[in-house]
Amino acid sequence: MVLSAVETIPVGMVASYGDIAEFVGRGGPRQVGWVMSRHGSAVPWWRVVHSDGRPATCHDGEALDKLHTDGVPLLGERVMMKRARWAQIE
DNA sequence: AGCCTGACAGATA
DNA sequence: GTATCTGCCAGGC
Repeated sequence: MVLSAVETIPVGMVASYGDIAEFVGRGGPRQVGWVMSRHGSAVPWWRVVHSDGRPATCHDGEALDKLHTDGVPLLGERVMMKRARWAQIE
């Protein structure tokens, strides 16, 4: 389940919508965002970012604060996906 | 069934 | 670096 995957993201790391979709194994980034729009309140949505490393569309400021609190390496307004990406690219 | 919308991603200019 | 187009899946009308 998408929500389960998001909850699985360890503190100090983030995952892109595409990563979640891949982890779930079905649907696509759109479905992930679709689910988040309805149940995002129940999961650490701030750990879910775009492929660029920018926080979720509506909560950029909040997300950055929470991200930094979690110990996620930030680079200005963006997350350093190179180091903070969950299921890091091998 | 078809069309529009949505917390997206990748390619191209 | 940014802006725009297309492809993706699911839901509502």
